[in-house]
Amino acid sequence: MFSKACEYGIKATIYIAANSIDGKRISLKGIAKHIDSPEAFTAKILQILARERVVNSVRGINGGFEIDKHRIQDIVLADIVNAIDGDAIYKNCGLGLKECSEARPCPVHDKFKIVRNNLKSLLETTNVKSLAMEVDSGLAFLKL
Amino acid sequence: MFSKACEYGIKATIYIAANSIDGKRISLKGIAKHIDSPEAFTAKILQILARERVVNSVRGINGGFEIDKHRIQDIVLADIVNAIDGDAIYKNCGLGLKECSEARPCPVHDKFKIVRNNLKSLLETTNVKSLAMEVDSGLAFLKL
DNA sequence: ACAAAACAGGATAATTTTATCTTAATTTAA
DNA sequence: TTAAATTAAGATAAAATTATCCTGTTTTGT
Ligand code: FES
Ligand code: FES
Repeated sequence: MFSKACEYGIKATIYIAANSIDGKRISLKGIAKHIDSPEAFTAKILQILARERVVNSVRGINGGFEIDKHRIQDIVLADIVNAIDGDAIYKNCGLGLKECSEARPCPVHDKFKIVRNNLKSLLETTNVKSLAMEVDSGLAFLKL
Repeated sequence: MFSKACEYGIKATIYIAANSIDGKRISLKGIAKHIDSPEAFTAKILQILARERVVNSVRGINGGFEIDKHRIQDIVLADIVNAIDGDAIYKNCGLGLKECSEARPCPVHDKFKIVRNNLKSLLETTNVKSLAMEVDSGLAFLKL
C-alpha cells in the first residue's frame, strides 16, 4: 500500500509527536531503535519531512527531531504520505492507465475510486496527535 | 496499490475474457498490443495465471490464451491478485508491523482495516465477466 | 517430415526502491 | 577552543521489481 519509506515516515512522525507532547526531543538513533527501522534510511526520510516542515530538526549535541507542540494536532497522515509518496495513491488509475478519468475509465474505475476516496479521507482526517496519544497510552504499537 | 505485474495481469485477463465471450482465442502479441504492456513481461505473468488455472494457454499455431466460457463468470479479481501479488494487500499491516493483529495493533489499524476490507470485498465480488462486458461495449478501456 | 507460429522457461539486463557509508556542517558542553 | 554529539548531504551498494533475450517445446498446416 505505502512504500517502506512512507511507513517509516509515518511511524517516525508518530513517535516524534508522542515525545513532543511530553516536551522531549528525540534523536535519529532513538527513533530508529523505537520504530525498528534502518537508521541511515530513516535519516533520509526525516530529512524530507524536515524540508517539508512536517517535523523540525535540530543539529548538534542534544539535537534531534521534534514537532512544535501547538502544530501536532494540525498534522494529518496525508501530510506525511504526500511528502514521501506524493499523490499517486489518490490520483493514479488502479490499473495503471496514464490518466484516471471519468471520460475514459478503466473497468474498475467506479469501484476503485470509492476505495481510493475512503483511503484519502482516512489520511486527510487522521491527525498525528490522536495516533501519538494511542501509542503513549499503550493502546497501539510502533514495532513488532 | 497493485504491482505493475498485477495491473498487467488484470488487464490481460479482462481482455482474454472479452475475447473468450466471443469465442475467440487471443495471442500474447495481441494481448500486449491491446493492453499496451511489454510483451515478454506479460508472457511471464500469463504463465503464472495459466499455472494457477485463471486462464488457459494453448501452444502452437493458432494458440494463445482463453478462458472456458462457463468459467468466466466465476473468476473474480481476487483470483488474479492472489495469484500474482499474494495476500499481502489483505493481511499485512499498513505500517509494516510484522503481524497485523487486534492484540497488538499499530496506530492506524482500526481505520486501515476498514479500507483494506473494502478493497478485499471489491476484489472478491467483482467478476471478470462484468468487466469484460464493459470493455466490449465500449464503456471502459484497457489502455491510454 | 518439415516449417512456421506460438507459448514455456531460464538467463540476463535495466530500473527503482531500499539501505549503507563517508564526509561535512552545526551545536553544545567542558 | 576543542571535542563530542548530532543532523545534512552526496556517493555507493544491495535488493526487489520490471523488462528483455534466447533457446526449447508444442501444435498445426503443408
Ligand atoms: S481510470 Fe482506472 S481507476 Fe480511474
Ligand atoms: S496492525 Fe497495522 S494495520 Fe493492523
